[in-house]
Order: sequence, then structure tokens, then C-alpha cells
Amino acid sequence: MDKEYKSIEVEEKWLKQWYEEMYYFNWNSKKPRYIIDTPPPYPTGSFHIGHALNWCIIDFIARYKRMNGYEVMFPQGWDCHGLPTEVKVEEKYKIRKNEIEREKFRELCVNFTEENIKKMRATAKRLGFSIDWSSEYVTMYPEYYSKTQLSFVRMFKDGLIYRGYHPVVICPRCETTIALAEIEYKKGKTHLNFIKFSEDVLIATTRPELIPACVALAVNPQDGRYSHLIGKRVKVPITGQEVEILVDESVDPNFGTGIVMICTFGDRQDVKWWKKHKLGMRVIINRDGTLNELAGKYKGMRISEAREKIIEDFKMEGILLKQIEIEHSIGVCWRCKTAVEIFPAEQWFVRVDKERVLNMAKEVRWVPEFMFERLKTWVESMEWDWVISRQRIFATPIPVWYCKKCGKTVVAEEDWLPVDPIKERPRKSCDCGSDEFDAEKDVLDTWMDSSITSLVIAGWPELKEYPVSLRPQGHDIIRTWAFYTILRSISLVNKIPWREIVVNGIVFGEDGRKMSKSIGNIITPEEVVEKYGADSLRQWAASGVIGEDLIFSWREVIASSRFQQKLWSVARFVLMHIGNGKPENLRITDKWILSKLNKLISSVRDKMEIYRFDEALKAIRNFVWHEFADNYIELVKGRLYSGKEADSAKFTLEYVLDRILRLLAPITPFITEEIWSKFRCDSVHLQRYPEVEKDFIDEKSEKAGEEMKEILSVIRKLKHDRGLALNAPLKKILIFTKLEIDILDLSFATNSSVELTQEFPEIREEVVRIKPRFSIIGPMFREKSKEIAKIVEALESKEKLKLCFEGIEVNFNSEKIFLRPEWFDFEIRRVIEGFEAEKLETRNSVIFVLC
RNA sequence: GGGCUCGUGGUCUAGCGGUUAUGACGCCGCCCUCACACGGCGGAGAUCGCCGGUUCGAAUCCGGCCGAGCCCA
Repeated sequence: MDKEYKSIEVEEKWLKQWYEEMYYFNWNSKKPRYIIDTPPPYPTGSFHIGHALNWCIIDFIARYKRMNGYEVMFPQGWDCHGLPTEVKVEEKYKIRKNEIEREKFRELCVNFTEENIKKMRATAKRLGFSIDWSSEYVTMYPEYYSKTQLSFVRMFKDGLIYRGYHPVVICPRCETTIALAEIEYKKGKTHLNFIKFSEDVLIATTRPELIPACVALAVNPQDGRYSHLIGKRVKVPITGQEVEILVDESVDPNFGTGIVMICTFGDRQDVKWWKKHKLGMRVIINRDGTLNELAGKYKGMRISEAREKIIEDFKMEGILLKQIEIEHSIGVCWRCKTAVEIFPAEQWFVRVDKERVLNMAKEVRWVPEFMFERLKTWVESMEWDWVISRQRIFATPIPVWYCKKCGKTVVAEEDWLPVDPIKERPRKSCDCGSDEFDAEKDVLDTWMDSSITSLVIAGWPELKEYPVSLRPQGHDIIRTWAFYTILRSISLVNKIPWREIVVNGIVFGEDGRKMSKSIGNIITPEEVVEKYGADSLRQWAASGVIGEDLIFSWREVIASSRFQQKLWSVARFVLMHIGNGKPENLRITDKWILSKLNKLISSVRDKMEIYRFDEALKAIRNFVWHEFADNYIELVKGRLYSGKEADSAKFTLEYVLDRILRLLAPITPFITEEIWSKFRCDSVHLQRYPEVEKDFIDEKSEKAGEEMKEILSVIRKLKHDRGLALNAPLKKILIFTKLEIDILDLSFATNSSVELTQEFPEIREEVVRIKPRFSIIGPMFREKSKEIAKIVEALESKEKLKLCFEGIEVNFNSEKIFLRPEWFDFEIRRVIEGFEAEKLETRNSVIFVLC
């Protein structure tokens, strides 16, 4: 074995030697199943460090469960559809999607995505994830999206999907509807404009361009200033429509003038009021963000343009009384950051039964528990159903046509799927007899694809097992992926999707900020692997507390690679000495480490079960380094080198190494496999996770072993303090203890002869020096302090000893005073058997070292 | 504005009713002892964010404040 552990070389070797079938999931296996609903990443082309963290956690769980006898499914999906790819493809080919055929554009997107998947797959493989590549799924392929369509058809039939005219959020740049979950909020400054509608009606608004869309004004019922206005009608400037002044408790009397303008639609609050008060609708914005004829003279302008113009006009008319700058936040499209608008349109919706979703979600075990709160607050704040139609191309088509003659909606039948309504026609005539149809051009929200992953991996529509075992995911997509999956699972099969959900944090850069290109604090998994190997990156991933955000840290990665070197050196030592080990005549030291190891196994198992990989790994590292290497190996070296009583040590070394490797295998699959292959057959990953062997738990030996460790430590310190080499021999070490310690191992480890003594040895003690503590004596005796020192100095040896142990009464200026031991520091010399001796103490022993 | 999480040596962190408050990195000193100098041994370094309260006892529980982050409005 090389002295140095070459992680990169070793890892690349195993990547070639391992065979993928090792991790294939078999539905016919007799083992209990453990199915993981893994996240299908969006194929951007780079498998980033956040993915790496998430996948490491999944892999720890998968490997742990496998070693515990489960048939584990660790699938890999790719969630392909969506706007980002459309945008990238447009950039790449310098086209606009509407300039070429739909089909052609889609093809370009598919090719682009396939390339990206290839790159990400390579990174995932390099990191050593035990993915079952035979269960890979790609949402843009017909095998998958036909299931998305099937889910649409079934939910439509059950009345859980409907088409409706309703205000929805649109992104004027992307020219598509987006879901509430796709809105981001940005803080910024804007002007609050005070505009006079009539002599006694002054409103304040941040969106003056929407005045043409005004359908009502509202005041707070408690607001005494305006009680005379309630129910009155007032004329809107510019466009001149008359609107009523309403009352509503949710109007904030302290904001602006206390009179708010309700328009269709400025924001979601407008939608609420519009619904509640059953107001009319004046839509002045087109889908592309320009204004229409209802905006009067502002027709054709873009929103920002209209805002400037209208302010100018108001100024001229003298009805803009003042403008103040305020902080506010606006909703923007999460992909292109354009400010979103609200626009009523005919759209497809999924019905959201909030209460039911929450009740079912409670049946899932949430790790950490508080993450459920995130879902709860999100669901409770939802204002309308989930809009699932999008005006895009690269997505799953909505399998629907509309009869040209009677207008009836024709939804595809299950055996027509997959289907693209634009390319195909319904396979039967409309009930009215007509064969003329308009295809639905809208497509489905990408979340419609990815919210059925739990079902798809379980074989839906023929479910083989459900709910599945686990959903691992980040907390950033609780309101989307977790929520949608629960909703769809309930809607389609009336069951929760998974028994348990483990939510991990997100990764920050070393500076504690979110990783981003603009800040330049991005670390890629590839660069970590190139420098320190995958096992080190994996150890870093294990170092985070589940659910908490994790800061990337080179320090942690380096510490991890050092641990690997240590483990390697330990293994090298063990493998040099093992062979012919026998579990017979185990000595205290052996029993001590075996007992500690079995307790370690127990606690590591407990930590793995609750996904506290940080604690599991820390415990293992600590054991390997500070118990096994620093102490056990040092204590048994003598036996191994001398061959005396070596078999028990050999057995123990081999047993401990074997268990350590299995314990670590889920976290560091490469180094454990490499060491395992040096003395065992098969793969370490096909072994059982260590079980506690109760027979090895031995409190008495453990206590004795700990005592030996402490004795060793005080002797090391003594040698250190005296400037002796650690292997310098001492004349004799006499130990007085009630514990059954092993002097054979101790004498080797200290390179000295060690004797146990039942009785305290004959000691001659002598006070060599007494140093008064002037900080105590000074304040008491003032200028006479020096005299005290002299008196003490003049004491006879016996008296000095007495002072040291109990204190002594002396004459002082013809007065008797009592000197206390704590007033002085004593230097004591002990002599045993004619040699000068040092007295050392541990909790349970007194040790005399003869130098 | 609301919800959640977190403030512990220089840095990162464990502990979450009684510990001499854990460990890592860094720092200082000694040591190339036949597994390991990517190592060993030893050391210095913390009024546990601030203020109150509960308790015999609080880093740990409760309340308030200050600060950071995430999610949401």
C-alpha cells in the first residue's frame, strides 16, 4: 500500500470497475422496498453544488438503506420543459420561437436538453452516486409526458381541472401566464401620487396609468374623515367613468390619503376586492403590455410610457397634488425579472382544496418538522386555484380540442395518448356531429410534469407500491414541488405521495451569501473533485445539519481529505499486522476498544436513521482518530511487535477496521471500497451495515481502558514537561488503582516498566521550596509580608510539610498566627525506593513515576 | 408587514436545565518515535448577541430588544 492516499486515482479506478447493475431496483425482489422520489433537476447543463448536496444526502440514505437489507430505488429524472430552455435555444440559434415551425422549435429544444443532460449525468456519476440508471426518466419524452396528459384527462373527468375566465398573473415579456408560485418579489422605490378626483376626493396610488381601469374607490369604515362619501359616485379623471365609493375593512386609513383606487387589475388585492364587491371589469392592458382603446388617448403605449404621460397630463391639469417617494415591492417574473401584470383570461386551472391538502400533508413525516410550517403558510395564503395553462411551445400539450360548431370542449380519451392536438384531430366526431375542431394551443405548466414523479416511479397508472418511502428536496421548492406533488397525488389516487419528506437547506458561498454569477462566489463540484476527490466533497455535504443552509467551505473539504489520509494510514498499519487473529484471550485494551466500537455502531445507526449525517460522521471520525489510532494502536503496538499476546490484538484490529469501513461506506464510498478490497472479497457496498454485538459491550473493561488512556496521557504530559522524548524510558511507573488495568500494554506504550501496587508505596516527601502568594499575603500583612516569607523559609523540613498539608501556627512579633497552605505555593519532591518520584493523579488512580 | 431559522474563543461549529462549555481551522512551543509531518504531544484563546424573568441553578426554558439569513406578502 502506498504511504499516501491518492484519492483521485483511486476514485477514477473504482468508477471504471463498479458496475451499474449493483444499484438496479428489482420490483420482484423479496426484500422490503425503499423508494425515493428524487428531484428531477432542470437540465441547465451544470450539476451545481446545491444539487451535489442534495444528491449526497440522497445517496447516504440510499446506500445506508441498501446495507440494511432494503431493495432501494434511487431513480434519476430530468424535468425538461419550460421557458429557460426556450430562451437559450432562441439565443443559440438567434431565432424567435414564433419564426419557425412549432415542431422544429421543439426539436431544437429536445436536442439542446439532451446535450445538457449528458453533461450533468457525467458529474453525477463522478460523485459516486448509487443511482439506478435503469429507472431514469425524461419528462420531455412521450413515455413520460403521456402520463402527464393522462393525469390531466383523469383530473378533468373528476372535475378537478376546469377552464375558466379569471384574472391571472402574466409576464408581459414572456407573453405567458405564470403561476403564483412563479412570482418573485423585488424591493424598490416608487412614487406615491396624490391625485384629485373631485373637490373632496383625493386618492393616492403608485399606478396612475391604471386610472382608466378604475372601477371603484374604497375607504375604511372606521375612517371618520370619509363617512360622508360612502355610497357616493365620483367621476374618474381622463376617461370619465363614474365609480362608487365603497367601504372595506382592509383599506389602510394610514396609507396615502386613506382612499384607495380599485382597478382591474393592479395587484392581487384588486382581485380580492373586485371579487368581494362584484365589481365590473375594465381591462386596459393587452397581453403584450401595451394599453388598449379603453385607455383612451394612451392606447398603444407601453405601461411605463403611459405612466409618464399620464403624470404629465395630471400636472398640467393641476390635479396631481403631490408625489412622495416610498419603498415598495413589486412582483416580477422569476425567469426574466420583468414586472408582472394581472390580466383576466380564459385559462386552465387545477382545483385546490386547501384544507384537504393540509390535512393530508400532516400525515407525511416532515424532517425537520418545522418545514411543514412553510407549506402551511403558503397554502393558507393561496388566493386562487393553480393556473396550469401556459402560452409556450416546449411543454406537454394540453390534450384538448374545441368544436368549431358548438364550442364544446373535447378532451382526449386515455388510449389516444400521447397526443398533440395541433397535429392530430380527435378520433371521433363531436356530439353535435361536427368534425371541425380548434386545437388548444396552450400547453401545460412544467410543474404538471414534475408533480407526478412519485406516481410515475411507482408504476402509475398501475401502482406497485404507494405511497413511496421518501421525498428528499430543498426548502426552496416546498411551495411548488412538494405542494403540487401532494395536491396531485391526492387528486389522482387519493393518497399521500410519500411517507416521509426530508428537506435540506441551500448552499451558500464561502462568504455566506447565496452563490451567484454576479457575485462570483460560485464553486462547482468539478473543481472540488479535481482537487480533493468526491469523498471529500461528500464529507463536506455530510457536515451540514439536515434542513439548515450550508456554507461551502474549502476548510471542511481539506479537513475531510486529511481524515482520509489518516484512515488510510490506519488501514495500512492494520493490514500490515493482521492475519491469524483470534477472538481469544482478549485483553482489557481489546475489550475496551471493542466495547467502544459497538457503542459507536449503535449511536451512528441512531443518527443515520434521523438523517443527522453530521453527527454520525463526526462520531466515526472521532473514534477512528482519537480512540483507535491515538490510543488503541499505540497501546497494542508492543504486543504486535513482540509477538507476545498478539493474536487478540490482531483479531481486534481486523474487526474494528472491518466495522469502520462499513460504517463509512455510505458517506465515502471510494476510500472504503479501496481499503475493503485489500483484505476482503466483494464490494463493501454489498455488505450489511454493522449491527451492535451486545457481547462486546463491557462497561468494566471500558472503564479500565479509559483509565489506561488517561494514565498514558498524564505520562505523555510529564515527559513533555520534562523535555523528554515520548518514547524515552522511565525507571519505573507505579500505579495505585482499584481498576483492572493492563500493565503489559501500558509498559509497551510508555516504554517503561509498569507495576501495579495494592498499597501506597513508602514515600518520603520533602518540601523543596515555598513561595508565598503575595497577592494574598500582601494585603494582610502589608510591610511585614517579607518577614512572613522569612519565617516560613526558616521552618524545619517537618514543619514545612505540615504547613503544606494542614497549615501551621507560628510566632510572629510575639503573637501567634496561623499560616494557611493556600497562602503559599509548594514545590515537593517525593522519593520512592531511593529514586526521586513524580506523583501524578487521574480520576481513579495515583501514579508514581520514578525518574 | 407576516412566518421560519440562527446569533457560542480570531473564523466555522457542538451542546439546548447542573460539563473544568465540544471539536475543527488558524496561532504558539516541543518532537521526522519502524501507520501517518496531510503526523504526534502539549499550550494560549469564550463574561455562550443585549436586557429582563422562571429556577436552588440558564449558553440551554420564557418575554422583550438588537443583528443575520431564508421563505412569503
